[in-house]
Amino acid sequence: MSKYNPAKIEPKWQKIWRESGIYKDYSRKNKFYALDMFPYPSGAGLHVGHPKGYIATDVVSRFKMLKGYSVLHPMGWDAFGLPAENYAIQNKIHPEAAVKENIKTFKKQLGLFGFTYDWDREINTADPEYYKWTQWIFLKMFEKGLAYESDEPINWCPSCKTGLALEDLENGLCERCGTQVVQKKMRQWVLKMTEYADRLLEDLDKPSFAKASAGEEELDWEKSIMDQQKNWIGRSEGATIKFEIKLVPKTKSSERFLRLSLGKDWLEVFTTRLDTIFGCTYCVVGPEHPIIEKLKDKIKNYEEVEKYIIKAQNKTELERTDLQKDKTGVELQGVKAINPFNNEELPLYVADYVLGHYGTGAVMAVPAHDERDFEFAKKYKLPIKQVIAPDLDSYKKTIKTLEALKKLRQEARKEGIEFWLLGGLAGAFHAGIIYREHDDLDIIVKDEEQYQKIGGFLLGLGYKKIREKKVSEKLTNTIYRNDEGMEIDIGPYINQWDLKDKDFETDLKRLNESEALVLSKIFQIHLKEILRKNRIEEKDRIDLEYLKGKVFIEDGFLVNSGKYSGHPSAEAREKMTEWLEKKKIGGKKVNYKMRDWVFSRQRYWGEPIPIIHCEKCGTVGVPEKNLPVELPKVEKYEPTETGEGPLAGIKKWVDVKCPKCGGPGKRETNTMPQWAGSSWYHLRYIDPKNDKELVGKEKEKKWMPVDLYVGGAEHATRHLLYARFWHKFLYDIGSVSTKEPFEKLVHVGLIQGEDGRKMSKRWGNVINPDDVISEFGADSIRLYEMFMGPFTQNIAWSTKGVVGMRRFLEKVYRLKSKIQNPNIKTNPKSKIQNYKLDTVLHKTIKKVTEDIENFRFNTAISAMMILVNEMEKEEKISSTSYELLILLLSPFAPHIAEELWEKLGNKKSIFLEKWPEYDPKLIRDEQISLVIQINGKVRDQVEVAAGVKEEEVKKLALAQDKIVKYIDGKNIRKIIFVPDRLINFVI
RNA sequence: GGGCAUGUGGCGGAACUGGCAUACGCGUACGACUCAAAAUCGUAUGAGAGCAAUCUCGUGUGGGUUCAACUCCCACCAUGCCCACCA
Repeated sequence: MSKYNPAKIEPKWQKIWRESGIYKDYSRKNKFYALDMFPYPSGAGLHVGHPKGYIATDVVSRFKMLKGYSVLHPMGWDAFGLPAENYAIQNKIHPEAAVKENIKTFKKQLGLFGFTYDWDREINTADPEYYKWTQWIFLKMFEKGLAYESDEPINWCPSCKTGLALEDLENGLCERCGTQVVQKKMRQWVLKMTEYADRLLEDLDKPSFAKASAGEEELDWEKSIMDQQKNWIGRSEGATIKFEIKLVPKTKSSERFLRLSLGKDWLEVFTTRLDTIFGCTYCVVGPEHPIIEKLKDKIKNYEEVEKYIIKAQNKTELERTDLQKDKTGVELQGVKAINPFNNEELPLYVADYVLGHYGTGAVMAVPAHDERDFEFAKKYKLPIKQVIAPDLDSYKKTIKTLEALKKLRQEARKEGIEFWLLGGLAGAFHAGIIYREHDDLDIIVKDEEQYQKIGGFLLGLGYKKIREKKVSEKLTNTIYRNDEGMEIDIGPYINQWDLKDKDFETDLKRLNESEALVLSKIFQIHLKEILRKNRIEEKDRIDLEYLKGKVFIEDGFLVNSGKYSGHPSAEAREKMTEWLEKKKIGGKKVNYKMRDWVFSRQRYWGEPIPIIHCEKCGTVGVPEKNLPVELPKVEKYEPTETGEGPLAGIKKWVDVKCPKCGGPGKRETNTMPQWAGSSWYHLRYIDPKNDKELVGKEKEKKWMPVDLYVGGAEHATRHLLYARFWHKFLYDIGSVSTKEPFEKLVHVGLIQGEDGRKMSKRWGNVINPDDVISEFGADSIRLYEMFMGPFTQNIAWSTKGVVGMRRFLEKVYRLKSKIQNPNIKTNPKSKIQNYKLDTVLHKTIKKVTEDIENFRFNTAISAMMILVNEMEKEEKISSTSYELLILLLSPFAPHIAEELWEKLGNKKSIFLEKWPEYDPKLIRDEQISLVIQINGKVRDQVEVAAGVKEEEVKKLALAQDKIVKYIDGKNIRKIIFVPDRLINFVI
């Protein structure tokens, strides 16, 4: 018999498949659309990591085909964009030529894997036939007011010489070249993605993916990717408040303040914590805020302010954010903001820790309950006023450690230290909880006399006496001093319910919980100290810091907040918002971190934006019939210094007639970003040659949504958000029938180099798939990449692992010689020749089927290996069994499967077969080995028939010598019997 | 700082809903075949103790629940990814 020779059989079958087009049966009833994230055809070619996702979709595609589906499995090229262009510039070839060349390489490489791609549907985003529709979508957005021009400062990469979207940055550096990005004010096109923010968010969770009419289904996306998107969209609900701006008169008068209303001058701020408004002690605007310019004449120290603003603007993104440096700012002297809730006059600052583009670009600062404000206030000696007291919920964490406290108490006793956990004076509530649960542990303090035991409490903690108790003025913290003179600050909130408060009972009723919780926190910390024999370790110092400096930023109960005092935060926010709305000085407001999509690039290699600027008519869309606006062929395509795209230099191309008035017009010379073409490509595959519509309605209805989308997790916040945005827009204008494009999304884990590092030229650890295929064959690499581990996990490459797969395939190949009678097929139902082997076989069918459906390819393959190992032990195997094995293997290793299938005498392709079903009767074992445990430990096992009764097993077990040895003379307290699994004797 | 993952032999990893931890593959050792090597096949392979039967320990650490925990609960540690002054 011939030897397994992949070098021969793989090209053979690839050719046959290509020519017969067996994958292109699109007439079946059920459809399955499997989509890969298409590659940029970069100059480097593929490394073994790239095809991992493609292999997975291919396995699933072939599986679905065998299951009787029509499968759409296309491939194409994301050819526009910076990487391709930079590559072209470096290699001094025209991007178009470079891309063409690279596509050829890529296509050849992909061809070696034997994928089921329908190359008739190949698309290329840089093809005018394709980008005609990218431009068309842009025009539609322009018509709907979703594409607009803006002059805001944007991120500019001085090296790539183009503007970038926020998403294209990595820590303030250009993602492509690592250059420091600067802020540059320039005209650009922006897509109003924020208009879709809520829908992009909601449709992740809500079952609104579905076709508008059909039954609803949920998005089957990985949680981590959904979380990343949610995080990126960053929705927060809050309120805006208008602070009136007043002047401080230049001359001091006997009146403390002469308020001069400026009439219309308001400062609007956004906050999610309106409940802390009474703690607002100053306001801050970002350096970009227009109010500064407006108040120019009124600000006494304008020069200083201006200097600060210029300095802030010159700071790079990195300096402004990356360094955990001191906060800086300058007071706008001469003006004050008035807190509408209590009419307090507050100083107004400009500081670059406030972002110009988020919310209203201005904030109310509450240093007692916001870390940033706290830091700033400390530095500029601004008052810090506490208005929130912690409530039970925010200290749930502390409560949960009570078990640990109990334990610690035991430990402490060993050290000869006795202590109690006491609820504080007002803490009876909380202590009550503890008391009820641990009545041996705690004492509830009920009255003032017992409060003295608070001393006892601290005493118990190793602090014999409270020597001093002082109240610091600023923070209104309570500070205790221990024997060693060490100050222990128990937080700014505790003294609100200090003993000296007259209305003890009221406090108790209203706010009791908080203090005790704080105390128990202290208690816990100090305990740790005792246990370390009064030596405070570094770790605990941090905990002490918590009580000293950490700002309480969580929700709680309001204090010092006028009539709102005593309300929980959430309730207070509602009431306060209502009040604002009534007074018409603010109200509910939702904000997003996500910004509109900066959509223009000052580069050559992208889709021209189909807009004409006319002096008379303004910006005019290119009429649909004139699409595509083709990218002119040019000699020079390098970016310019001016901030204008290279297209601006081509006068012949730029000068056109205005389609509206016929007068002179100029073309828009910016191009679209890399992500434009990929935002809708999933639709074009469905109908790639249609020159009337971007996708035909019938075909779209037939194929959408994409049933399976596989690609890298790095696209979680860009491509996947953009594509969803465009898809929703297309849904709104009636071009598509589904609200969401991708029903199931799986992210592929990286394949790292053999050294565990990212595969890259830089480390010299790149493995080329061509080499691996020529050495071991495509089926081996396919199998290996699916077998390495869980699909979504990053795993290092191992060529040794491929060797194992090759061995496995050779075993399968050799197994053929064991076939009893290769020419006569046996009916699996009538001729069960080997019950045990058939059991394994049917278990394998079950497992492989389920595992493919759940992307657990690694265990599917290991199940097949087990089956093969079993078959090897047999003298002879039936041809039926062997055929079933080949069928199971076929999605993973299609070439060898097809070859063996043919060798078995089959005339038609294996992929026209039916996927096997398992026989539920056969997957049950006849004999099982049942485990006998004594006190949960395995001591013996017995072979029994499946389904035996407890009584029988018990009898049998007690007859075993080993078991007798253990049980002899002891009382059997309990017997646990798990059918077909184990019996456990508790003695 | 926030969010999300992950932690099991020498390595990649398996274990369904709590029920024999380490399947499957790699590596290693020994053996068979061979003049020899490769390939292939067989046996062994978590750690420790013992001549042995066998026993003890063992899924990042410390606790807990349970007849029984990789799996559930609490606390902690470590690593990775993403986001990061978003008020």
